[in-house]
Amino acid sequence: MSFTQCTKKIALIDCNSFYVSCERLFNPKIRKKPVVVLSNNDGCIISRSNEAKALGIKMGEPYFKEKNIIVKNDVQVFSSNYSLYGDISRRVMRTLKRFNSDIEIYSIDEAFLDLSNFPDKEVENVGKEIRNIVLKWTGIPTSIGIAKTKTLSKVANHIAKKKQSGVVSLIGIKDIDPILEKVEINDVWGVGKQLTKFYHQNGIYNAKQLKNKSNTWIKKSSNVLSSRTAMELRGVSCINLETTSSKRKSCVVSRSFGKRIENFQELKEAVASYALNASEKIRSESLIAKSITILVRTSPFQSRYGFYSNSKTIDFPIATNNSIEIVKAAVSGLESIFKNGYRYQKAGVMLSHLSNSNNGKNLFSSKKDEKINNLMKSIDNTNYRYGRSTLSLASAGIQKKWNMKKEYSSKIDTADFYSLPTIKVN
DNA sequence: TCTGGGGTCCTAGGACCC
DNA sequence: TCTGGGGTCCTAGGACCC
Repeated sequence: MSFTQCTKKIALIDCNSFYVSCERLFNPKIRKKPVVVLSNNDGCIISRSNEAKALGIKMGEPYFKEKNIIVKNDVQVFSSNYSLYGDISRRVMRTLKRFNSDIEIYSIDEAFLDLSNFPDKEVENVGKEIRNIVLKWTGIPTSIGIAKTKTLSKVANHIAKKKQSGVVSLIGIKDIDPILEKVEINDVWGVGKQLTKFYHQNGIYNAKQLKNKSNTWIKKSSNVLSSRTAMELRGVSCINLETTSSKRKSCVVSRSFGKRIENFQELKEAVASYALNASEKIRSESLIAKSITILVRTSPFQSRYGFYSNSKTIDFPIATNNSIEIVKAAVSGLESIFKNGYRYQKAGVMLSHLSNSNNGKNLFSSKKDEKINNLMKSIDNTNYRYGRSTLSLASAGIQKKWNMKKEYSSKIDTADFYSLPTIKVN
């Protein structure tokens, strides 16, 4: 054990109201206006501009509940457009990588960046430079928090969001207790609803109080994750930067339907089509799945129709990423859990126990497997070139009456030349 | 009428073994 | 009356994140 622990400096870069900012990029008219972006099916509000927040519109709230405020204040509404957000996200991340390749892309709008190589006195200015460059090159405004651990950089980021400069560094501050005291316990990274309740019962209301609680008590009455959080608040790094993107362990495709489904045939089409998407996804990452879970449920908010939720897991004899096999399993799983007389609201497919495909060869591979692999590859290539589901399986349906509702889409796709907005030059 | 989607990790408890 | 005592491995479900 060494005592010469070298101090880390970790920056958390978070894009401000990311989805809203993406929509604003191509629509200058909404720059100063209140804007919200809706989840799939135009269900909930998942991104809000500051102006929308100021109106009291809540995060995660169903759209229909906020409709009055929205109409009254001329709030601009958008259906979510993930191909646009994904594309802008990649541009932001690429820009960040210029400062250091030791980066962990944490989510579509967040990344941890290792700034340990910069002297203490400089990190705040480096943060400001990162912020400026990202804004200049991508048009996306960010908030940046810098500290010794990931959890503390989250705290710093939380404070940075409310500051004009958008950058806060806790590096070099001897006593951060007065700062932590102002951070409510439920705003600490890793503390959710349940833990907040538990901490409140034990007299812990802010980050400072958790930091000063004994580790043994935390571990005993909660778990290792909680004690890790407390350690990180003390400036001891326990959660490493995951700079190499490890392969995922599961892959979910699930959706709510644009309208309720009651008959088996339509549900089957939906499930088959999700299974198809999921197999395409894992093939693109050279993964194979050992098992598949099929999930269906009715709406939990409409009890008068009766609630039903069920799932079925099926193991493949040999791990696979073959669409035909996966769709077949998905349909047979659905048959075993489908019950007549319910209004289904959502279905999904999860592929799990994923592992490397080794180019589709294993101990038992045969000529026939090779043929199937080639077939899958050419399906993927065709769909990549000519658009999703150019080639599909008949069971996935053609009409797709159950497809999502998307009333307010900006229809901008920066990855598709023909849907790019046009600029008039006089 | 209308309430998202996609991940990870940990733990308790059951099955099984000697 | 009293019904062992460890281990390991796996899974379902919970809690958390964005």
